[in-house]
Amino acid sequence: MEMEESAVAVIGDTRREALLEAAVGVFARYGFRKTSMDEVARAAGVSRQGLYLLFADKEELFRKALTYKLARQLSAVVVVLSRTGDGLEGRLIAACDEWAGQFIGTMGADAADLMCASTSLAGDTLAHYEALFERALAHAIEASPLLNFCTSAGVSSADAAKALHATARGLKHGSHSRQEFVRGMTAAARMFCAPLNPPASQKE
Amino acid sequence: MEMEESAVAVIGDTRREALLEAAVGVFARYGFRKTSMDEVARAAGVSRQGLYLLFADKEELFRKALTYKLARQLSAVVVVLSRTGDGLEGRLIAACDEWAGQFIGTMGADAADLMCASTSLAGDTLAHYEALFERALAHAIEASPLLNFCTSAGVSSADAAKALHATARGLKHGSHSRQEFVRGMTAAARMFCAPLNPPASQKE
DNA sequence: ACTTGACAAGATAGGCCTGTATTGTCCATT
DNA sequence: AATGGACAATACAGGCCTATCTTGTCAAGT
Repeated sequence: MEMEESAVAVIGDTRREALLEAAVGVFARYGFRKTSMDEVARAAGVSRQGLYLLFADKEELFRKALTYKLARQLSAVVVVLSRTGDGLEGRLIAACDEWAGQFIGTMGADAADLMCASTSLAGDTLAHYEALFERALAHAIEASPLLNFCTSAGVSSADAAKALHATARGLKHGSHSRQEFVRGMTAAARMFCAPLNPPASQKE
Repeated sequence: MEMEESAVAVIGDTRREALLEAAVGVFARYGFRKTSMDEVARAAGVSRQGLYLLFADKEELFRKALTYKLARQLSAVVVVLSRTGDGLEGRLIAACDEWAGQFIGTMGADAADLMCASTSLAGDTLAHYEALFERALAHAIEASPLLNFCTSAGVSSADAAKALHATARGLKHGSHSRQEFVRGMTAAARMFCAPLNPPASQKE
């Protein structure tokens, strides 16, 4: 419903961040229901009550942890996309890897529980950050020569970003290892950015 | 494990096909467990024993129905891809729509049950047909001028097909309607096929 | 500021039983 | 060839109870 988190509340307090980091790890491993506050506390090296001092209840902890993780991922995406040295292709690959490549081989049977909890407890936040991710991709495309080829093909930068995002999601669900994911993403990005690369004379 | 189904066993007997068609519909609606043989029989206008006359048990019926559906989808894909009039872009979009667009708005809470049953009861068949789908895409790419741009970009036709497949899967899971799916797929295909379209002078 | 120990309320997993629904198979019938 | 009726075996949903785990909140201690 509400999106009262300001960026300063998400990043800035190192203690809070350590707790959230630990929570992210435990939640990612065991899902939402099978994760106990005690487990998170032990993983963070904190007493169980130390958690309740900062977070009202388990649901809020989960929401804050998810938001924190999304913020960090988005931040990494933005950093990667703004690397001036690299070409667009490599930056798009790295961005999608930062966004979707993290927990590929690690998720077990609790993946469904995680997704369900994420959408039901913070569905709007998730959608918000996914939109921001696509906007970051679109922004990188707009700042590159690829934009001309997109628009001349009748594809807005937002549509191109959405397509890349879909590819990353499909590869995430179809790959068994992160390497496989990166390989597939590399092929997709090469196809997307083909107009940019040297026209490469017909016969090498 | 085994893949004893010959193509003639999958397609050719109209009565069998009618039963499988009905079974596909019911399974797609209610999943595997919540579907009863009686329901399938009624949907097919056949007695329950009529089913057991052709299929040993529920699991075999499901496996045969899934295989039948996959075979029909693949057949439609091949037909669409071989339409000589249309350009590659439109054919790729139509092919992915035939493959992944069918049951997009229709699946409810039993989707997980369906996927689980499909992979545990006929995982190898599923993988086999997915590979065939990708080969069909790759074949269409190889027979088009796009191949030159692919190979000059260091992407094999198989990799390009895999990327398209991933995009289709990602869009399938992210779209709420078939229209949305087709829109996303269109943007992706346009990006993939951009090198083919008229170079479109830089300014207009 | 954070921890420890303790607490009631509530959630959860498991066992057990029960009635119903489903499966797979028979046979007589058309 | 396919149907209908009937069948034992069994899978399944529901309720109920119990033991255990977890939650959220204390007060007291450092």
